Amino acid sequence: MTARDERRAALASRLDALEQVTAALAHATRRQILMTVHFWGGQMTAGEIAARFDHAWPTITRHLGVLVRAGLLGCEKVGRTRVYAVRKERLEVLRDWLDWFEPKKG
Amino acid sequence: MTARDERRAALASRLDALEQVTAALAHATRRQILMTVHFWGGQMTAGEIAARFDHAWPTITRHLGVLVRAGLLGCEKVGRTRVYAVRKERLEVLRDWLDWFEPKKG
DNA sequence: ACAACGTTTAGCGAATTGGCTAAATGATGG
DNA sequence: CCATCATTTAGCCAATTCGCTAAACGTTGT
Repeated sequence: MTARDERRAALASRLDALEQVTAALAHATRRQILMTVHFWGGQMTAGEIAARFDHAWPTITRHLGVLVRAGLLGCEKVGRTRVYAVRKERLEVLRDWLDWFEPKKG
Repeated sequence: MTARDERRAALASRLDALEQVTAALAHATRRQILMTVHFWGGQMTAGEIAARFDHAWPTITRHLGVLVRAGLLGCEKVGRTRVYAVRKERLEVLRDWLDWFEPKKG
């Protein structure tokens, strides 16, 4: 309710975001999915993604779910396909954390 | 042996570094250990670190081991204590990965 | 030599993860 | 409608993770 509570809530959700993002990036396949979609042009259907990996499709679906829950991918239903899109901004939460270790310059 | 093989080996070891670093950072306690040591002045003994967390000491020892193996902490034996020091440079491997998603400027 | 200290190692158990196959869902085309 | 296509959901299993306690290890002070 108070401004103080709002700041507290914002911090908590940022911490949670960091938690999800780091967990999502902790698996090589998921990092590769992100790179694949990014370099393909930012968005791909589930099938296009799955076709590029040596895993059963449901395995990829699960990884996609982790990435979506982490906010690193968006997902839109288009007819009978689903289009996943990289949400680069979400990586900021990790960059910000890393910046604690860089003496802020400028 | 050839220059080509060397490049291949360098790439493999960078990939491995990324793997270890992302895995290490995927746990809140380990991220917090890194921050704690960093803001304390870059180095602390195992006991000083353990004292600041609500976990049994062996649990912290294990987290320290993960961080050391990831190259994010160095460890030096000093008498009967062990001094852990943050190796910030190691975070570069992750920053470099993140940079793939930033349109290279300049 | 011995006790105490700082720390790690060993080993257990519960929870989570990441792979799989088989079955379900929901949209499209004939 | 019925079959097919794109995809997810359910559920299983093996491996890993992360917490713990108890025991071991190497160093220091007496």
